[in-house]
Amino acid sequence: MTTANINNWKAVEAEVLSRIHSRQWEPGQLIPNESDLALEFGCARATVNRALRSVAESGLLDRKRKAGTRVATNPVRKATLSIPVIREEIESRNQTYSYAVFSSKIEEPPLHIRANMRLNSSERLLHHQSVHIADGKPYVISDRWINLEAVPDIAHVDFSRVSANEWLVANAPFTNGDIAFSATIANDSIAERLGIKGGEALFAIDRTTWNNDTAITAVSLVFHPGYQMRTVV
Amino acid sequence: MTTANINNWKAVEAEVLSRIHSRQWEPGQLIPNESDLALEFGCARATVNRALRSVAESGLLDRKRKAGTRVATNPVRKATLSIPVIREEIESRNQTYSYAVFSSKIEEPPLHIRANMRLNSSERLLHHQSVHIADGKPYVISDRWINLEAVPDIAHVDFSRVSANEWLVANAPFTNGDIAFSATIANDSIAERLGIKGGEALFAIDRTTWNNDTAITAVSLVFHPGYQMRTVV
DNA sequence: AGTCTTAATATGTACAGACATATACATATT
DNA sequence: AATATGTATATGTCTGTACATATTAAGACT
Repeated sequence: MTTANINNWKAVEAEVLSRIHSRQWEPGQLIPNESDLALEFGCARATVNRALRSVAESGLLDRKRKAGTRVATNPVRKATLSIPVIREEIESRNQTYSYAVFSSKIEEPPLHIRANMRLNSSERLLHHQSVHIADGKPYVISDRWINLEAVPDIAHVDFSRVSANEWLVANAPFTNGDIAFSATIANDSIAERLGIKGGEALFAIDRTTWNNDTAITAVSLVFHPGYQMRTVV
Repeated sequence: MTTANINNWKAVEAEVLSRIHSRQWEPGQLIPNESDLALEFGCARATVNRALRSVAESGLLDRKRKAGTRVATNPVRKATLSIPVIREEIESRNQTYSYAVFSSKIEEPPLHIRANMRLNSSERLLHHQSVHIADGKPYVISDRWINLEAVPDIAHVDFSRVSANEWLVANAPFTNGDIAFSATIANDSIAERLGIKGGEALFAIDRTTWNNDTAITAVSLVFHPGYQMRTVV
C-alpha cells in the first residue's frame, strides 16, 4: 500500500506522530523498518530516517540497530527549557531591568562550594552577590563564586555597567554545566535582599559551569515569591 | 588549507565546538559557509550541514538562509530535562517503590483548574489524590484532575494496581503539554500527606497535558523536602 | 530619494547508492 | 549447559548531485 505522496521529512514526521497518537501503532509495538516506510510513503529512506530520528529525539520512539524501531512504552517526555538570561526574561515582559551589587570580593569559599567546583585549595575565588530588579522590585538574587584562575580578566570588569552573568556568557564560554532546581525557604539574609518577609518558599536554581574540567563559576539564584519557570513538552 | 580528515559529522561538530570555545570563531562572527567548510574538512556538505544543525540546536550557532551562520552572541543554553516517571526515578536509585491513594472521586473542580484545562462547565472530572513512596517514606504527593470525557476508560481502572500517571501515559497519549516548576510552602494538608512538619519549602511541578485541544489531565506534584531536579547543559 | 524587480547566495532538504556498525539470533565449540 | 563464533538485518552515516527557499543586495524604474 502506497500512501499519497509524503515526500518531505516534516510530512513523514507528522504521519508517524499521527499513527502513534491514534494508536494505529501501539506503545511497545515494532513499527515497519525504514525501507518499508520509505516505499510506503514514496520517499527516500534518508527522509524517513530524518523523521524517525526527530521523533525518537522527542522520546516517542525507541530505536536500536538491528532490533528496529518501536513506540516507547512510557515515553520519557523531554522538556527543553532555555536557561534564562535574566535581563532578557525581564525585558521580554516589558518591565524595566536594573541590577545592583551587594558585595564583590575575593574570599575563601565554604567547603560545599569548593567541593562542588572540584577545586584544590589554591584557587582564588571572587564572591559576587547581586540582585536583578524588575520594575523596581527585586526579581532574583544571585550568589556567585567565580574561579579567577579560569577567568583572570574578570578582575578588571566594572560590574556597575554589566552583570556578572552577562559578562561571563560573553567572555567565558563554557563547554558544559550542571543545573539543579529546588525550593528553599527565605532565611533572614535572603528575605532582606529580596525585600520580603522571611519564611516564604522560593524557587532556586543552582548552576555550575565548566570549561572542560575547570570550574568557571557556581551561581545560586533565588527568585522572588511566586516565580514559576514554565515550558512545554 | 585542508585540515586532516574530519569525515564524520561528530568530528565536524567537535571541531566546530572547539573553534567556538577557543574563540577562534568569536561571538557574533560569521563563520565560513558550508561548502567552504566541507572543502576544508574534506567531507561532503551534507556532513557539515548535519554538524552545524546539531550545534545550532544546542544554541551556540545562529543560522539564517543567505545570511549565513554566525556564533551566537549570548547563547541561550537549552537544558533538556526528562520529565520523571516517578516509579522509575525511585527504582533507578535502588529504592523500593510503593504507592497509595488518598481519595479518588468525581468532583466539581475549583475554578483555577477549570480555567487551566479550558473546560466549559459540562465535563465530569475525576479528582485523584495519591502519594508515591520510596523506601517507605513519602516521596511526592500527587493531586490530579482527569477529564473523563477525554479518557472514559479510566473509570474502570483499579488504581491499587497501577498509578494514575502510569495508566495515563500508557493509555492516553498526549500531543502536547505545559509544565510549570515552582516552590510552595507546606500547608497542613500537604505536610500531613508527606509526613512532615508544616512550613517547609517544597519543590512543585504543575503539568497539564492535552490531546490537541482537549485537556486530558492536570496534575500537581509536590515533592518531599530537599528534593532537587537535576540536569546538564 | 523611494519603491519595485531581479539576481545572487547560503542554508534547507531530497534522493539514490553505498558502506559502517551494532546486535539479535542461529550455529558451532568447549 | 555454557561459551564462543558467525551471519543476517535495521539503523547510522557519508557522498555527490540536485532543486527549493529565504533573504540580501544590486539594479531598474518611478
